[in-house]
Amino acid sequence: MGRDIRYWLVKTEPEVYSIEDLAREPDQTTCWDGVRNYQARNFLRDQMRLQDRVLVYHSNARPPAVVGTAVVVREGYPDHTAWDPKSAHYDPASTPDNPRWWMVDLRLEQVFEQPLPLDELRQVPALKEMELLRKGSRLSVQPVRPEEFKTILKLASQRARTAR
DNA sequence: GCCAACGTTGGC
DNA sequence: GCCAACGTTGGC
Repeated sequence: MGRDIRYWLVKTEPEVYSIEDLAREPDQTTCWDGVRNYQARNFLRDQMRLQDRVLVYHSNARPPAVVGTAVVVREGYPDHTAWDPKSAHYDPASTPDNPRWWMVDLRLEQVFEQPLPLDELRQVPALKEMELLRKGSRLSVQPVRPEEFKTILKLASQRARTAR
């Protein structure tokens, strides 16, 4: 018997790497590199499992918004960009023998027809407890409750229908 | 561009 | 181990 699927949210700055960039990748799959926060690292390394589902969020965007979903297709492995002096995420403290930073591979599931902006999510009572909406929340990889994930998907499909 | 909130670093 | 200084995140 397999473990229950878990749900997550990952942030990305669309000017750096957007969900449209993900859609253009071979197999619409990418390694989610560059996470340099220990709490987020621990989620990537210890808790994300194959088939877990992920909300993709555009931060530092206008407007900031949840823009689609992805699925975990490879579990945690060392983030080799930490070993590359030319990488923006280079960290000399991380070595192949003793890696400090980890990543997973994500494959695009769907790009929402209509993004769900942050300020609208704040209006949804069912999402009140979401980590994303907490004041001062900065975690770039964070757990999402199953009900929250379902609520977001429902909002996205409702919005798509309304827009047509 | 501002700045509040947060995480990390390093002197002590 | 404390905590001030500093750097980063990310909404606005």
